[in-house]
Amino acid sequence: MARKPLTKPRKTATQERARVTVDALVEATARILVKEGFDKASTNRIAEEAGVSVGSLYQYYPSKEALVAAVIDRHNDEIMKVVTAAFAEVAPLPVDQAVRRLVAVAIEAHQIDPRLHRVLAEQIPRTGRLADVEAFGRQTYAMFSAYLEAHRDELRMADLNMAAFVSVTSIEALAHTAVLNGPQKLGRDTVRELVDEATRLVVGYLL
Amino acid sequence: MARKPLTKPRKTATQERARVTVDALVEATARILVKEGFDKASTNRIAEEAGVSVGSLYQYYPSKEALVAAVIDRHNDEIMKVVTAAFAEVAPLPVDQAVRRLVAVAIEAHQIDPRLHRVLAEQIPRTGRLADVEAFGRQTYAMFSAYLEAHRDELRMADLNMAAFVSVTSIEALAHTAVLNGPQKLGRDTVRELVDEATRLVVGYLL
DNA sequence: CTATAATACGAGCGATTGCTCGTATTCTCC
DNA sequence: GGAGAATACGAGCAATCGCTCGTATTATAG
Repeated sequence: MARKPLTKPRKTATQERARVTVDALVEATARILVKEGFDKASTNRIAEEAGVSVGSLYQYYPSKEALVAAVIDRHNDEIMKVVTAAFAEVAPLPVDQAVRRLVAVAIEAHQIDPRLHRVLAEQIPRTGRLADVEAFGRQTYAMFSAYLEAHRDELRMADLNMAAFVSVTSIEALAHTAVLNGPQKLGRDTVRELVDEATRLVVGYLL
Repeated sequence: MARKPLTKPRKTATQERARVTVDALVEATARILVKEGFDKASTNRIAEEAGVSVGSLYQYYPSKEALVAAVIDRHNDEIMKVVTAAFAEVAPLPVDQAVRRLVAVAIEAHQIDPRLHRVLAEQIPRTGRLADVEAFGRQTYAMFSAYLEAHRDELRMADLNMAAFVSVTSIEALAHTAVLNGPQKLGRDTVRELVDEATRLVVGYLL
């Protein structure tokens, strides 16, 4: 047998304590990203925050980038769960009701962990995970496109792809900007007004 | 006389060759940001690319951040010039024509230097110049708000601030996404179609 | 209990970073 | 031409970074 004396290291954990370590690392990374920013998130700092040694960190994540990617994936999954559920729920509804619900969900989704979302939105590109985020966008776009296809008879326009692009981009931008750059606390009233306006914007465009 | 024997260093240049150096630095920074990314833009690398020594760099810019800020300011000025001119030109026009022109200008503005714009949009937050960008957004928002105010009689809505927020955010997002994440080359036809759709979206909302 | 695998540890290496400072060159003005 | 100011230079320092690897500890299996 040639070689394999050591190393096969960076892989999945089998014991329970290992899983605890892995979790602590991801959580510590998210915490540091939010509280101290991307630049401060060094591997040494993350390991310290997680109460773990650097060595252990590198047993499970081959690079700092992988760790950040894990945080991103986790956050994306959380959001996609909400969004996917919303599309399922909305499938049988007419356009005006569906859009209203989707707008509300978009805002909710952005409120899941706004500060983390902001850091990720800002820093994701440089981690090389840009593809993931574009995939995320495309997925939303695809679901919306499918919804429009199914409700084509309600619409007056020909180019459904264009319609989906315009709608998704606008809704996403409004939710994003309102939650991240708007007033610190979005009161119930403001949210309601925003949902009204965004719905009017998109429904008026589609019908 | 107590002290001021040396140093007062990081400041404006008086001689011509100094101005050349300063320009070379800013241009080199922009070039590296575009071609190699933010991480590769070290002070040593920038100085090298500019054909200048690190020492000279630090005579004019107190930090790497200041240098990036200079690039950002330059780019912002370029865009604001176009946008401001557009608002002036559009002031007397009715809403539908005005919006169409503004949408077209938004796309044009994003096409000024798309790759630099992308890098800056991605990296700006971490440079601490976030405030500048928000100010930029606010300026556009303010101009649009003023336009709506002046054409209030054409509109049917009460909350002009909300209307401006929704309009500006949508237009900006559509232009941004289309130029930066869309097909590599936006053909004339695609641009025209996009302008049509975005105009319809916003005009339908405002009127 | 013992052997082995899995996990955890952390000092520290090599590379790179932002930046300083003593020195050399060039310009300006008399 | 010469003195002093402005500009340019670049070796190199202190700090930090991502990451490795030899060792210590803990769990699992026979």
